[in-house]
Amino acid sequence: MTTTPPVNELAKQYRPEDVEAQVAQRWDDANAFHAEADDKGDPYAIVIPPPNVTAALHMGHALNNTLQDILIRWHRMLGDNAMWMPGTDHAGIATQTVVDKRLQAEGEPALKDYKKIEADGGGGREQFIEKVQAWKDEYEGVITGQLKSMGCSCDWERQRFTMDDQCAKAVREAFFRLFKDGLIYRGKRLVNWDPVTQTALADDEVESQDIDGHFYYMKYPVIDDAGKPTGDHVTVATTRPETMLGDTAVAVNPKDPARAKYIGQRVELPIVGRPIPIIGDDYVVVPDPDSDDAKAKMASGFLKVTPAHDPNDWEIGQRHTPEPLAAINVMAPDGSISKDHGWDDFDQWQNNPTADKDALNALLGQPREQARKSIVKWFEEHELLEEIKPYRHAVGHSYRSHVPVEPYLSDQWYVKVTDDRLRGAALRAMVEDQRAPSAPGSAGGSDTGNATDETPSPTHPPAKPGAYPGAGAEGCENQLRFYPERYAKTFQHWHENLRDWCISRQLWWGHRIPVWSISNKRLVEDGYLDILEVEHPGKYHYWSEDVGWDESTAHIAVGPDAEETEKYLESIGAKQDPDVLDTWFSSALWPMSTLGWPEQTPELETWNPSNVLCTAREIITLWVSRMVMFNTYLHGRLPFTDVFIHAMIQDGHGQKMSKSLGNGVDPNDIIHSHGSDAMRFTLASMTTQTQDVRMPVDMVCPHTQKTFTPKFVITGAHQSKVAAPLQDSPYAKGKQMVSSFGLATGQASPTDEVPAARNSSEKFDYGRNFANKLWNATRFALTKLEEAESSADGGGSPGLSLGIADRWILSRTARTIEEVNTALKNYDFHNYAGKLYQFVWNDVCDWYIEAVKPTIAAPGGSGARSRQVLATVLDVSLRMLHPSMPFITERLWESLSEVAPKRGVRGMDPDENELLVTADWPEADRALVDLQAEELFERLRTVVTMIREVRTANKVPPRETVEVSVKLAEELVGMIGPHQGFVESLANVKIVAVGSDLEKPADAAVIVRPLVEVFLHNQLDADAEKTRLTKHLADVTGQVKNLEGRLSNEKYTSKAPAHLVQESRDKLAGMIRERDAVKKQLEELG
RNA sequence: GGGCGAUUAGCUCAGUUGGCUAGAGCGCUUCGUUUACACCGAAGAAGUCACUGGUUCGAGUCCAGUAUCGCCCA
Repeated sequence: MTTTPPVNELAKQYRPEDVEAQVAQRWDDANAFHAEADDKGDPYAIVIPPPNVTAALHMGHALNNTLQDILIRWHRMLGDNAMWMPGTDHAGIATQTVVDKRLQAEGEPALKDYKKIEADGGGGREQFIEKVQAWKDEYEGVITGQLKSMGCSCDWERQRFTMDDQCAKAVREAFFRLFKDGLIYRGKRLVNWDPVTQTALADDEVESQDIDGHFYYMKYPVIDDAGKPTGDHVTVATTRPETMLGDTAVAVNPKDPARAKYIGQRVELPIVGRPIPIIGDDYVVVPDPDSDDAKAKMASGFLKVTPAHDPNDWEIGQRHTPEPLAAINVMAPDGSISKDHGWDDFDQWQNNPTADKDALNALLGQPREQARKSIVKWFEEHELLEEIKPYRHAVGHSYRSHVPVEPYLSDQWYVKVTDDRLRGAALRAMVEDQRAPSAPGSAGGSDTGNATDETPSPTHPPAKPGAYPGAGAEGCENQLRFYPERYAKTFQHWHENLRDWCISRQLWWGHRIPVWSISNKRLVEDGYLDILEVEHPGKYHYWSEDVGWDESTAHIAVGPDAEETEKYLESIGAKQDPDVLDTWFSSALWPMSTLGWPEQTPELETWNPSNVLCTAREIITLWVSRMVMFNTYLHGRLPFTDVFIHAMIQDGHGQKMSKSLGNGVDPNDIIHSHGSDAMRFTLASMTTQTQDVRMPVDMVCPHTQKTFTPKFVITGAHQSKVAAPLQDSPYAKGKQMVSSFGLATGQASPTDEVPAARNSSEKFDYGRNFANKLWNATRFALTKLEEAESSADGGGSPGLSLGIADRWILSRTARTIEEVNTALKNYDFHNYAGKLYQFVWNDVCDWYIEAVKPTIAAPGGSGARSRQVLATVLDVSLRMLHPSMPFITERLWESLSEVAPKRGVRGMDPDENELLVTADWPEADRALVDLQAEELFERLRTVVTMIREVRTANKVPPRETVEVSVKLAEELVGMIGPHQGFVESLANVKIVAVGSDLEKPADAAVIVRPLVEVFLHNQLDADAEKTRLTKHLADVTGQVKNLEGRLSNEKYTSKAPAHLVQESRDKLAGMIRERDAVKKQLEELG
């Protein structure tokens, strides 16, 4: 049990470190974040975008999770059955790479070594996975700790990991069903190959970067039918000379008048000696030196065709008739030149007299970069190099290893996402009003156009639409909505241009592909297939490539919970595919797998679809799309109905905050310097619909705890600006520290003398100051409520006898509740935070508390009523602020409940020991909206402000109480009377006269507004007064002219809405009054 | 090359369907520690709303173009 310190022990400043752990413990004790499927209330669920276990979270995650927590806490308070599912992602390639790099840096055996051990049968794969597993355990712990420090109210009992048993089962089931339904197939294709991590990548794992490269113009000799050089040659232009070893044709555009004649002739491929045809293809760019198009400018008209190493060449090869061009792969998986991965005619040409045998052999084993140089040199030496021109062009790079991706021919597994059951369903899921008319799915039909045919799986049994349960995904149409809605376009466009999804990865860290392969011939002739059919019905699905059954390989997918089947397959010599699934395959199942799918659990029934996916825009293609396709196909429901895309956090230089760049800031650093609530509230208030958030980052010197701006350096391929790994302390002479960049990249390691430095950012002062304000306002209220406890009359409806300030603040409260509700409904976090900031600081603190200060402690009467109002207003404020500032509000609410268990006004008294986290959300009571009170209060406030202004202008010391008289327009004369004390106390004056016909005393300073003049007695500094009034007169005169001009414009008076014209007239009248009054005062001054 | 977004005070950003003399926080200037808060209070200075045209009685807001920056997709 925790004990609550008495109110008078609340610190003068809010100290988050004293509060956060204690409050977290109370939530934990109450199991406040846990929900059961059959709890009361409408289901409300959010599934966390599972952070990668590659590294600790940074501010981007802090933002993402703060927003989710705001939503889930809000709905919990609304009485919904709110559940936030937490977990982490194994992040296949990313984690494997990080661990490998770390092992290398530490001089430990790394992936390369384990691969050797594995090859020698020593279990290297298992050993390496253990290393990754240890990393995962460590970072999963770090991440969970960070989320808890942030106050994330996840249902921690339910925490999952994309590779745990439950998720693994979902992966097996999904793979099995998709395989069975013809939506997973194996194909030999060009894939995006990462030669460093040595795995295939999906299209969207490739980032394009502009590279300063070259165009090489290389001559290929034309040969006659006998293979003899004719003396003619063609010049091919390429950016990648090294791939010429795999050329199987030269292409010319048949419409190219100068070159079409070459079609049908042959050239001999230099070095290799391979004769290859010159073919016609429309794809080839016709050279045009005058063109604006860089390609036409650079083109030679002859295109070397290398189907195994270029996607466009692959297409040309496939188009070629009568049969496709051969695809000759000349590289090993590491990107070096190799004859062992598909260069089948190597030996044939090696012994050909026209080949350069020595050069060929020398090329073997050379990395692709070096091979490029060697080949260019060879062409130069043989006078076949015509020219080299510089050329800047986009090159695909691996998003993990950052090296250029190699188009690489290999066998991979694909999900047929272009099938209407997946792609079409995703498009039809979009709400109609966000769907652009061009969408294939917009008509609700099943025709997805030709795109499906571009990625044929010719050997696969044709898919039968609707033949499988769940395949229709009926009931998912028109329900998926994007906030802000422009992102719907991104989603739609992605699906309309989708290609099949390569899901196999040549990695070790991930879900192993559940397919066993064996020679088809053996399987059938030895009767194994029959045994499978009889003894393992429904546990497997069989498919074989269509290349003649006796030569082909049988692929047998096995579903979940079928260990006997797996054992049997192993026993007959079938081998499980060594590859693992793309990490996004398991992520795509996340909203289902975390709730127990494929089991039909109550959780799945209750919380799928979840209500909102909260994420950054970069992930719409990688993740959102695939969740929608899988959830609709496999479970017949959407994974979520709303997608909220929030801003990205950038550093002070406008660079995206990211783990790979190493410019991330640990939320714990900010929590350390500013507190969790301050961080959260600031992040929420920075979240607008369009603008990414720029966050200049400071460092905290660990030697002095003082904050400073670090030294930056330019680094990396993107020329990024980052904090130098080592920093000198600007405060402690000769002392150094390691920056978070140094730490993240391993470029510097902290020691006792040179410790790691935390980051901080002044941005969060905003939230910290606000938290402190809230803390002290409550502290003030608590002391007043406590003092008055004995005399307070407690209950009863305050009704009509409320003072003007009470009526005003209650009205403002009711309206703020409405504004806050609207903001939250629209995922408008900026306004949610902003309206509350304004309400608490400007309305409650600056005016309400100041207004009631003199009377609130008085026993009975207006004091008691104000105490009640203040308790109510604070109570409501704390409730509304709770989702964004959970710790401080929980703590303050506890004290408030103790001191003022009865709030009185709206009957929202908390139960005993109730926690704010599960308390009710306040209801906006329209009856409290009091426009008259607001208008009157506004007028009184104007008078106070006027007096303060004229006081300051005349340098009246703030403590000095001076006499004033107030001249009002006739209709307002009665206004001040009942509220004289209010004005006097807030402006520190004594009002000696109020009336409509007052004359200014001779020695008074004056301030004028349209309906009000205030005379400040005994304060006349004639010169200063003259200057001030002259400036005022100029201002007012300008405005009068402006308004007169507008109103004398006939077009304005006739065309503008009547109420606006009337407003202008009223305003003009007021301004004229003000001008004349100022003029009169000036004249009197002489 | 296509798409999306941005450009408003020294800095970071708001600004709803076009409508009073464009706002906030920080920073800056002046004053102030009367028991909620100096992480505070009061008053103040500060903007050619990127640029050029157009529509309109009226444009920061709508349209067209230009420039610069960022992101996504090829």
